[in-house]
Amino acid sequence: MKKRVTELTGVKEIARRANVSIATVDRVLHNRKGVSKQTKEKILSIIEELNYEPNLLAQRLASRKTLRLATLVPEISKETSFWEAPLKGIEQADKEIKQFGIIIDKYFYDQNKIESFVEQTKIILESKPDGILLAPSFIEESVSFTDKCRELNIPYVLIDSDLPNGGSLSYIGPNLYHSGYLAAHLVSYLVKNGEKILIVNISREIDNHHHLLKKEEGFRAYFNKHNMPDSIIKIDIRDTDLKSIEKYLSKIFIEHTDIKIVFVTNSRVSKVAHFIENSKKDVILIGYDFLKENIMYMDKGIIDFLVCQKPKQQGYRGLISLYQHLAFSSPVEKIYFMPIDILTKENSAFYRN
Amino acid sequence: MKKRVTELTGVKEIARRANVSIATVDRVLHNRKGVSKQTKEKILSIIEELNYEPNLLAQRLASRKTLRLATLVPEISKETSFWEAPLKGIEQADKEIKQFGIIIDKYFYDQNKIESFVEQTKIILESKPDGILLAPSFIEESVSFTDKCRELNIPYVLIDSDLPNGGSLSYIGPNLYHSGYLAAHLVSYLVKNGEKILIVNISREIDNHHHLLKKEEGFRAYFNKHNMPDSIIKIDIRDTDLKSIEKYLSKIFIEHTDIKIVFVTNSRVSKVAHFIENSKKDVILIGYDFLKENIMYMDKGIIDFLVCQKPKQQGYRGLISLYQHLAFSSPVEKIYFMPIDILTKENSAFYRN
DNA sequence: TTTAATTACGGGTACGTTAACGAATATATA
DNA sequence: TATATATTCGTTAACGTACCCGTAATTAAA
Repeated sequence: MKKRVTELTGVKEIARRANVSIATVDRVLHNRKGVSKQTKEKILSIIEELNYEPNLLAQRLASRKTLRLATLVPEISKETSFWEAPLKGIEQADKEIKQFGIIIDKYFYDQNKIESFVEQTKIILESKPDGILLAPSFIEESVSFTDKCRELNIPYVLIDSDLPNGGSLSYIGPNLYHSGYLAAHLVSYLVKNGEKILIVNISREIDNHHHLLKKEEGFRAYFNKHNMPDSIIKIDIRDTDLKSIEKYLSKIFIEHTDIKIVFVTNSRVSKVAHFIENSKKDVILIGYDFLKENIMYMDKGIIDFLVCQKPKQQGYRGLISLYQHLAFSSPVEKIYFMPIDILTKENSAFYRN
Repeated sequence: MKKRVTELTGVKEIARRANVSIATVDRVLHNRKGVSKQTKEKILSIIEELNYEPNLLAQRLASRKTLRLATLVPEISKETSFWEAPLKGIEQADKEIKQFGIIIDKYFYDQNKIESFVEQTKIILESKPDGILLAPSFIEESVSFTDKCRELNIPYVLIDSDLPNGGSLSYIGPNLYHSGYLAAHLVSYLVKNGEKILIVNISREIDNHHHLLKKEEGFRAYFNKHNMPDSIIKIDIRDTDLKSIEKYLSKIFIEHTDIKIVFVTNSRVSKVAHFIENSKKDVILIGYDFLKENIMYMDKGIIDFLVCQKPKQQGYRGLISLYQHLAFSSPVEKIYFMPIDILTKENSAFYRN
């Protein structure tokens, strides 16, 4: 530990060199009006010369501003624990930046009720936040919500899934197509000639089906590109209860006896695993997401691979990006695709979500 | 943006409630002497009651202390670009925390010259830093260095490889055994009956051979545990030039014509890839690390899988841990194993090192 | 009892920045 | 020319914490 030498590059030094007061320096730093062209240029050149960087600590400390950010993500349901992870990321970010004068208001909606989503967006808009983090499950409603945000000049960051209307400060989430493509690549190592591949889409009517389709598209694209024997079967299941799923699955396994690989396009893979385990099928099972129930089946050896895209990070990074944009107007990557992680029984214990 | 409401939980408020000055509050906060037992307890109970958390911004700003951290890692050689990544992580951390009054001095050693390592450690000790980040390639020398650090009460963090003497503030790096175990798990999906697996260790006499052995041990353990047909061949190559490597490889491929899987236990896998490409062997190649040359061979389809453990993160996290420990005495995970990432042609573009 | 030493505490300035307020100067309007 | 209105700038008090320095009160030593 050493005594710190007095900073020779702060506003004070700039003011001294320019023969003005620090208030004037402050004005040009935030290019507010009230400074003559001459002195402004003089000060700018000195700033350049010293290549001055403001002290972020002092900046936040002195700023009497409070930033209020709102987050809107699905509530955690019995249906799926997926949204636990992004929420944890949000909470971590909250903890880290709250002492910087940031207040984070968390809003949730029910993925089964569009009205709940719309309702929450209204409440959020009324609260006039400075920035918004949004997981847009319902596309149409999200588009009109974000359109309003842009009108009101409220920056927003999307996570988990993107929107067609553009204009977000950033999208942080998966590249769905490529994650399907990667899964296919994995499968290509595992499938032998004559064996069949089953794609399983499980989603409710209300779900964002587009998600699954994109993954399937990527998956199929790989096999098309590599002229692999087209032995892909697909099943769409629009019920999410275990019974229905098992009914459909046993039916298709009777129709096709040579299925060796099963690719489930979302995190409901554990339900398929349940079926596979009970029916003692010898297949390779690939699915999505680092959920407790999925990991359990992976440890048992029923699920072979999980593809995962750091959902916790998505929440965390989303908020941090908003904060940095608003507080320091630092540049933000317009599209930040999460890495496509491959989990197996042997590396899942080391995974950081 | 809203005006911030005046903080009602700072030292000032505590002082007001306790009927003392903030200086006294400050004394008990840092439990310095000069406070009577009575007032100390009174203040402590108020701190408890308000569950006061110091404002880190103000704390760093007001502190006239400068923390000096030293980093000692291998210099970037033509031999391998591996150490580029940790260095980048170090530089990123530097950028982020230098405005918090942290000065980072970077030292480098030549992996071919033990003396250079020893020399640098001496220079570092003379500079009396407040903390050290170390990549301990030479075990014996590192042990005696870190022993001295402990004597001098200088906390140190190890990255990339651990030391037997313990006492580090934290180890941040791979679990070598498990990364080998994972690789074997992958291989188990890919190998067919009767096919041979070749383990390739390439390292110089001076290198930390222990690294490779640990991975090999994990790799073999998997096959032992799963009673897989023992068809593992192994070759140790103690020269790192392309010519020697190719000589040894072609010899072993002549001896064993049924090698279908090659597992290279470190980042020199690109040299093996070069051989495989030229000799047009049809094998699955697995190796380590996200290096340019490796990625190139992966894109070409010569290397099938790379195992990687976020070397950049290691440098970054190492410094951040040191900083947080020293500045805020926040708790640090004693062992932080990096995730074991699996890279293929199809997800490497999205990888964050 | 006087003096010295020790203990307990408060005042006040500094860290680098923000921004409210008001003063001074320049320019426009009558 | 007198007055109003912009324009340009400086003074100053915060933000929450650290810590130097001085002083009053208490205790110990003479």
